[in-house]
Amino acid sequence: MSARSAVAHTPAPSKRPARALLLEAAARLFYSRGVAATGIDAITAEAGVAKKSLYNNFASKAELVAAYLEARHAEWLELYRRRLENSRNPIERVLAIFDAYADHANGAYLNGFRGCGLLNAAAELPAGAPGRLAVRKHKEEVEELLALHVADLLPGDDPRAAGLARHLAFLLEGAMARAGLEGDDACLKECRMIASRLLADL
Amino acid sequence: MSARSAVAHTPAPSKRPARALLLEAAARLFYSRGVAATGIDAITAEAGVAKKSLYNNFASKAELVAAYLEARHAEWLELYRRRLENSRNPIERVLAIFDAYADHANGAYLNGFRGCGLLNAAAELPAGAPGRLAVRKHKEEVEELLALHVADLLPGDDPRAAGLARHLAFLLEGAMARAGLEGDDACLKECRMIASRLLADL
DNA sequence: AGTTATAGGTAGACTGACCTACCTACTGCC
DNA sequence: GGCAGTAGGTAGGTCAGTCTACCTATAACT
Repeated sequence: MSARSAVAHTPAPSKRPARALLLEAAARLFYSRGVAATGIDAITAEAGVAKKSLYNNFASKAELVAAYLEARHAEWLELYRRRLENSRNPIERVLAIFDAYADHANGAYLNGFRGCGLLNAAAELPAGAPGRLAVRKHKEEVEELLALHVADLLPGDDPRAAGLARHLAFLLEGAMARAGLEGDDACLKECRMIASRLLADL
Repeated sequence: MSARSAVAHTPAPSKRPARALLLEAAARLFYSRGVAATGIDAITAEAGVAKKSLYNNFASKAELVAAYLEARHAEWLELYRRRLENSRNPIERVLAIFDAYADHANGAYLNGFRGCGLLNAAAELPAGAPGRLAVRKHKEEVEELLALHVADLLPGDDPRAAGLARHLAFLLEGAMARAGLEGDDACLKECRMIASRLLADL
């Protein structure tokens, strides 16, 4: 034994808090491999963090999954917010939502784009699970944002605006599903064109 | 001990072949709980079949999953075929595809409707997996069926027909995703109305 | 008709790997 | 001192997959 401690406790390879490292590692693995297929050990290894740190920050894997879902929701809202900043009229503000989806598709992922992380996670959860509820609320919020901007295009015709918002919401979600299967943003680009034509024809 | 054998080997509670029992049990459990969350033991128990019978009929769980995907594809085609039989013009034949989706939503499931079984399964598979490829092909086939009937509505305008088919495909898939989150066919009914309006406005 | 071979079924033990969750023991920083 | 981190181990369970041993129905042959 030398003068240094016998055990090499890598003390601080990163100064960042364990919680953030864990959330980022979980995001990478949950998205690319799926939630159920990703074990605790894989997450702590990917985060470069001790198992204990996971349970210091989250009561259980389920709680980590809930935090993951919340983070994906917040992440999308941020993509949307940035697109909204550069939008100058109602049509552009509607299309900002489509652009935010395309931005998601063009993010960096371990094994490529694989569709909406929230829908993918929901697909693994049993009916009635809290996580499924959260994803449902997220999708409803997206539709509400669509409805908000569509209402500016159709003042005084609320029913038609709501119908168009729903039409756009279905269109967008379907394109996202197909884009996930194909692994790129082609479907989303096409869907944006379809949407912009719909809006131009008003 | 009586005259009967000491060991009660339930000899034939069902005369049906084990393979069919297994495929049906796997369908129920994979759909309602997810593929990764459903273990071999749960499937054999649900099927009322010995574990050995599973490995007599399928080389591995992965092969059972592949058979499950194929069966869901065939099942949907059958729903569509029946709807097609009662369709008398191109518009009805397009809408037959939407009706087949609604029929899927109104099927009987262990814990309620939870969206498209193929998309849900794909969400659990890593990018590039054979199963994801199969689901992608299924969705492309659905779009081709849409394109087939749309072409009759727009003779001599192939590009517009292809665009409309894609529009309808996205619309339908998005409604299915939302319907799965909500647990009923309301979105699909609404989506059928949107589609029929699009077709009527041609 | 009676015997035998085979195919496909049953129950359940078992292996080795991996799962979640909790634990000890130690360290560096405020 | 106390908090939050480290490394690593362990308990108890479940996973996919293999295996033994036994049972039964059908078909084939003599």
